[in-house]
Amino acid sequence: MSFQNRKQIILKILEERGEAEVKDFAQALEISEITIRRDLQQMATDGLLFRTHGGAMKLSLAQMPFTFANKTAVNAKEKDKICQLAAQQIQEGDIILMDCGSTVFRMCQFIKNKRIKVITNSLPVVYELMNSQVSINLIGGEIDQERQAVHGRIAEEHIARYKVDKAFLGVDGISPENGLSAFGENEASITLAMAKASAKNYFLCDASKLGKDKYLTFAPITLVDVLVTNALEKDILVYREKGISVII
Amino acid sequence: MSFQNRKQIILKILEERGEAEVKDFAQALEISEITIRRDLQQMATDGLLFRTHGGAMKLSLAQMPFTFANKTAVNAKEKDKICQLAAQQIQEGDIILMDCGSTVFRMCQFIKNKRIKVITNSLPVVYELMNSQVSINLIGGEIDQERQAVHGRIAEEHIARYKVDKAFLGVDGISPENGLSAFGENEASITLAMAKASAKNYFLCDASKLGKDKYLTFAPITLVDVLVTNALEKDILVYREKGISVII
DNA sequence: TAATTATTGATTATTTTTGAACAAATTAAT
DNA sequence: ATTAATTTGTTCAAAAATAATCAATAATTA
Repeated sequence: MSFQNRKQIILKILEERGEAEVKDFAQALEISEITIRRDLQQMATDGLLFRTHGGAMKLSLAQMPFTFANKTAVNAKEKDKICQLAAQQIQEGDIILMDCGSTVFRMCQFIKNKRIKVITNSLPVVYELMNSQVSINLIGGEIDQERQAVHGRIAEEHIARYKVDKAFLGVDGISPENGLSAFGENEASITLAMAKASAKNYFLCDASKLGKDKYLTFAPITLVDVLVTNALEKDILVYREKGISVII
Repeated sequence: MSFQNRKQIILKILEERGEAEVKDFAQALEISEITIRRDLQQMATDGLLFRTHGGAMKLSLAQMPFTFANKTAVNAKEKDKICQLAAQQIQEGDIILMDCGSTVFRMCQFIKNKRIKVITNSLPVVYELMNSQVSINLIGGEIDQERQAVHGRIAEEHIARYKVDKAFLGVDGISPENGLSAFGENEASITLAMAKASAKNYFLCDASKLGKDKYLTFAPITLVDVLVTNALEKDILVYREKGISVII
């Protein structure tokens, strides 16, 4: 078995388990530990994985090329729960839109093995879904290097050409009175464009965003078809009354 | 059995199994291992497969996520020289197209600090130019996971909306008689679309591609405005006679 | 038909890869 | 803080694969 071959299997193992020890690799590949170490060392310098004492980690979240390093730490578990709920709403064969928010990004891990098509403007999402079952359609246009996503008029026109089943979107603030709000104009208009192109709009909002209005309010609450959140029952009653179905 | 014949069978075996050892090929073709090695070497330089120690792999399997041209690339140094020459043709403020070939990818390192705009369908290029001076426009459409690039009708329409100064393109084969050729239909049509959108077309071809015709010939040699190569003077005379300016 | 060229196979030398042994460094535990 | 256990880095040797060289065979050309 060649080095290139092992390289693949090592990456595959890391993709599945996130991290593993030298022993694990050695057993899985039926090869000596010293060789595994050499492989890991080279792959680490090639930037394919992160070397730890006694093993290796997937280059994820912490140091991936495309990443939400600063954001992901906060409420990671809560967000993951929301994402899992959201992912359950997806059927095989669906065509969905995903935006470039950090919450939506965390859905990737739960949809990797579904046979669906994802349309997105988020480079981290693309990176995460690369080499998975998912077929990807990337929205074209100017790249916003800070947000690691595609924005602008061209992008919105691109979105307008599609009509999809479901859109999974994030916002920076949501309130029953003023509707949806965001920190920037770019995010707002992309979110709007996606919502228009989709039959059913799912908004992923952790409790900290509920009842808040941020910099720019850009859409009425009626844009929301389904609200996926981890808030308490009592806090979401207002939304239910407005005809929004809420998943907790 | 001729070389052409073996070539086909070798490719077929790789297509089925993904990878194989020299022994396997030798047995399947009932020929000595040394001959297989010679075949594999030539096919590797032709870009038909990836040579490993002890055997060969399908090209797509050998590509690692977003790093397909790091250190393992064939002819890395030669390609780098070509790329450096090509990069010198770029002025500050230029708007350029870059395609998804491995040669063109290596241009990134030489243009990182230029203030230009790059329009591309290649995800590795995007990743490489992220967090640089360069402003990026990503072409939208369906993602081809094997090539790590955007392809398809939507992508071509996106390209058609732009008009740029220069396009930097790669091909799999180029000959004075039959023009440009590629391994696949997708690459061919994207290359054509890019060439049409550009005022001046630079083609980056190392010597191994000159005078070769590959699977699909898709454009006359007149599409080439400038040929950037590392070939010998005597081999490029034919191109100069056709009115193509050549940079060595 | 003879001469030349290209292809193939065999042999040898070189390089690459792998594994083992031991010293140095790092982590964990007392 | 010190010791014990792991892990890693380094060096070396064996095995495998490759490259280089040369002879033999087949194909081509004059």
